[in-house]
Amino acid sequence: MGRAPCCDKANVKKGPWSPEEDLKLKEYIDKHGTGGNWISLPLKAGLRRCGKSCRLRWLNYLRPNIKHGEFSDHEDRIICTLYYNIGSRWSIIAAQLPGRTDNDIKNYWNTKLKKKLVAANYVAPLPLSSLSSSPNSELMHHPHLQYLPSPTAALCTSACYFKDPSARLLLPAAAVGCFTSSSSDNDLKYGSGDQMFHHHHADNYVAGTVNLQNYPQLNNNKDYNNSFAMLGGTTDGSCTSSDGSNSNINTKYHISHELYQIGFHDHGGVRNKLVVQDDIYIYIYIYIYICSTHLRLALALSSFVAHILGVICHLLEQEVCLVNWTTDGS
DNA sequence: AATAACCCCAACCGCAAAGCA
DNA sequence: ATGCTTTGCGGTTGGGGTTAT
Repeated sequence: MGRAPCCDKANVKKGPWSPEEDLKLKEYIDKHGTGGNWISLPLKAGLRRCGKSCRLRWLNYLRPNIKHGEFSDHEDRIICTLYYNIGSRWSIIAAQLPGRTDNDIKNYWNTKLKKKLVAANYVAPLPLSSLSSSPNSELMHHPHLQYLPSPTAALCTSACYFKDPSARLLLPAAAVGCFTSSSSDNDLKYGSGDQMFHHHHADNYVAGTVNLQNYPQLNNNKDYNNSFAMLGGTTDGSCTSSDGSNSNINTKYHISHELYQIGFHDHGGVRNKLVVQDDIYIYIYIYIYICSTHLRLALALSSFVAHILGVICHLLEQEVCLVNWTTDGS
């Protein structure tokens, strides 16, 4: 014997709701509430509908403060971040977007957002399981990646800034930062970590360099220590200075024209330090050599690192941000 | 102009969890 | 503790609208 049906299928109307039915349902709920029982509601409200149908109509369409229409970039970013961290748990995702329903977000993801990411050449983050197996096993065989036999022009990266606004969707908001050109030696100038800090607070990309006098918040090291996860990259495990240079390698990195064109402004160091609390650090070591022409690998790595950070955020139940780590003076 | 193909989204369905007697 | 009912969720469908051929 199967389970009892929730309503008399033969006597309920199916299909699109008419304006009259909407009005009946709305008026009833406005007056009496749902009464905690959707099954009996249609009868009381004078509707020939299944209780589940009424509930769905109310939650997805009729209830107050439902937001219809275009999703904003900000909403896109939230959806992407959560989707790649928790998967298709639409109700949880919807809870982060006031006025949006799970159904709405699900439809939006399946019909538009996914395609938008594909069009932006997005390489989805690798599954976390790839970390627990032998190093590089899945990474090495990722269909979108191509490895060089040995790095000749070795560059490293940990995150990147995209000039194209739509490409910013590729990374969780916390991981979107900016990389500057190398600073000269004499001026009071700051590199990508500093820029990231400013970016986080101003929500604007600031090209070029930053004069400390203009940004007093940069003086407050406590903010750095308490609020940011830090990421950078070098080829030998040492750290970079704030402008992306590294004395161990004894040369400044140069940005290829190709990379620069897509908004890849600089490269950072690899010894990564995630500050969880005042006295707790998590170090993430990533040693991957990237030829400057392998853009897809660079993009994949960025997504990959962002994904790891997303998981860390989730586990710690604490928001962290991603900045380029520096060694000089800190 | 007609038709096919595609897109979008409201609504449905079945399952699992939660609630309750 | 058990079993039934109700709710909530996520995958899927169907049909109306739009675009391409």
